[in-house]
Amino acid sequence: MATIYQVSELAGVSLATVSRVMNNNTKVSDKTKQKVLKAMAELGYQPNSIAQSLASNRSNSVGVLVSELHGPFFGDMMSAIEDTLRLEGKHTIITSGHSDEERERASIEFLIGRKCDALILHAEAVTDEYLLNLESRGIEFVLINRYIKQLENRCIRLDNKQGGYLATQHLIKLGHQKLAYISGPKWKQDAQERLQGHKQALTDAGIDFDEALCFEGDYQQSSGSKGLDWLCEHAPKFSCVVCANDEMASGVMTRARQLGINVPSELSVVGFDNIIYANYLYPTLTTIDYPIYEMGRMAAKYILKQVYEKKNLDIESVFVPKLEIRDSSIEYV
Amino acid sequence: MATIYQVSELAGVSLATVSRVMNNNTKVSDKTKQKVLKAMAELGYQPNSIAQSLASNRSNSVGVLVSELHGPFFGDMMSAIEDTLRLEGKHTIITSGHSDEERERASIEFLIGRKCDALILHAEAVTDEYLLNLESRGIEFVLINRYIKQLENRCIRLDNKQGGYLATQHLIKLGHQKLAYISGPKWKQDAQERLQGHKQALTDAGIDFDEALCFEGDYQQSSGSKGLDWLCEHAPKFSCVVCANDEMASGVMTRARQLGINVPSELSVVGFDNIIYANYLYPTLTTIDYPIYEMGRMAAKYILKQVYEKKNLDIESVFVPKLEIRDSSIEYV
DNA sequence: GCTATAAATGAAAGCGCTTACATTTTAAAT
DNA sequence: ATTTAAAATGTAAGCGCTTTCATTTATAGC
Repeated sequence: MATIYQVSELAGVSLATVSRVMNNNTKVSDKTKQKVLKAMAELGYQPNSIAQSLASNRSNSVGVLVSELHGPFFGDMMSAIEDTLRLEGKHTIITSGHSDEERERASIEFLIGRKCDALILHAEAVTDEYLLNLESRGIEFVLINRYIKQLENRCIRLDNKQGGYLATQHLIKLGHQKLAYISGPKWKQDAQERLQGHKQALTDAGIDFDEALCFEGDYQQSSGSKGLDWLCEHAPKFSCVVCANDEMASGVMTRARQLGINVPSELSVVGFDNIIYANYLYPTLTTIDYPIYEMGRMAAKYILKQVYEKKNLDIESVFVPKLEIRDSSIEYV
Repeated sequence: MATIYQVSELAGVSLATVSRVMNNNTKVSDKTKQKVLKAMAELGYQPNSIAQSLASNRSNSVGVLVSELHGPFFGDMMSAIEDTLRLEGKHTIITSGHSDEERERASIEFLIGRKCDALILHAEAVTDEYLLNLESRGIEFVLINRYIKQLENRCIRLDNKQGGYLATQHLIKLGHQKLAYISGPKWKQDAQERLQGHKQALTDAGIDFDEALCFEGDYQQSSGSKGLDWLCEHAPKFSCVVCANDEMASGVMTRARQLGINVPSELSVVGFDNIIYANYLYPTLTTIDYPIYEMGRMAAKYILKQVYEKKNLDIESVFVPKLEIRDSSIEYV
């Protein structure tokens, strides 16, 4: 593999000049620029980005932490980020944290060690202190789906509480009075917020929240099924179930079918996230739209603006959820 | 951030010794080793992996090319690879090629430029020549889901033809005689092979393949719906449809419901891949299991063995598809 | 043509590591 | 104690770039 040195030799100029045309930095006369470009083409020269990084302390890559590499939610998020950054010639290094504090921290440190210019983090398990410390270490980063007051401007988030509110309000408007709820893991911020929204909507409608109608799932499909089983056995009668994400809602619908409960005529179901296949379930799932693609794109834009000094980018940090009404929820009769 | 130099100073040893304990290479006396470790801990030293890579020409990272960052198939593949490599302290850099020759090539060159020690490629669009050339450039890589004779031992693949055969055979055994087929893009190798399997199964059963019953989709859900529309309008009567992947099968089922066609009583549907939510569709989808997680893991193992010299790993390159019978296919009456 | 200034180029010092080779220390053998 | 080989450690030369600063060359003004 050709090095910058060979290029400079072939072009009859110095290392520095070659480096300059690569970065089209300072003025290089057009004549020498052409010579260099020609030499590069001739040698099929490709700069060694490791060497570039070491010398410049810039890697042109941004690190991304997701909880899981699979799953429609993170897939969309990664796509959005990579699409956006690639347009500007930046690269994406992806790691997963599996919602585990230890692993999240290890991943973040890896990315830092890899000299990423900035990080985009969907960090769920790591403490606020750790993140605050990151800032004081001078690390550039942005948080997706997490809110920390002192880091407010670095937080790209959805108003989860509002989302939870909308989902529940929708069912109440349809006449439902006995609402079951399957939440995400309560230690997760978004799960808490969605549940808060649910409670608020109940309160506003004059309905008391009943702990017995609430099951804590883990955001996996299977816990939706498990949740429905548990509710059928332990909870008072209910006519609908609000799920903290679509995966669990899907689990609920599948289990309901197995139990011979018709959705939506006997049981209305509402999800959260509007993942791609919510629209392919049967019945199609009423849900709260989580504009994760847009948010991923926005996180990338934030980095482009703050770190790579692209101007003219408007950063918007709080996104508003939208109710997406489909077939899984109908009027209570 | 502390450097190796500061560690060596604090520990009162040379650079080389510090480097040695990091790589626990040559013998270092236990006493000095402890001194160094202590100094590292004290300084919170983290080796700069960029510098390591430049000096050693080893990055401890492997590059992965997928077609899309989202979607259940690639998600599982990425997860498998990252899980396996991380256990050995290797890191994963992921890029996407969007099934486009230009972009696939750009991604691969990026990974090479990034000095990945090896590549795991799900390359669909790039030519055989390019891949062969990669080998002669001395790049270490393994191919997932692609077969090139001269690169045979680098190909981790599924017997797609056999899969296509099984799907079709299953329906024939159920008594179906008029089978429609929705293929993937015909330029893709796996789509061709699956179709071949389909034709073979027809032939073996003494049924003529009818071009008019075959629609070329693009592996997206929407093209399943479009395919069904097209078939209903242009094709002779059929009692079932074989789809070259689950996404299109899901599109078919959704569209069938909209058209008032009952699945499976009026139309049996079979998919391919056994993606995670095939089991959550309604009706649950009969499909061909594609052990992509195992294959991703195997690709990673191949790299560990060939490049990182881990012994005792058995590499198996051809995987066998399995028919997964669920509710979307029933006997023809 | 000669000086003043700007523009283009080159020389060389790193960036933070690894590693071949040289040197010193330790242990074993006599 | 002395010699010898082996083990431990140190020295220093890169890896392929970027970037500061010095130097050369071109441009302009008189």
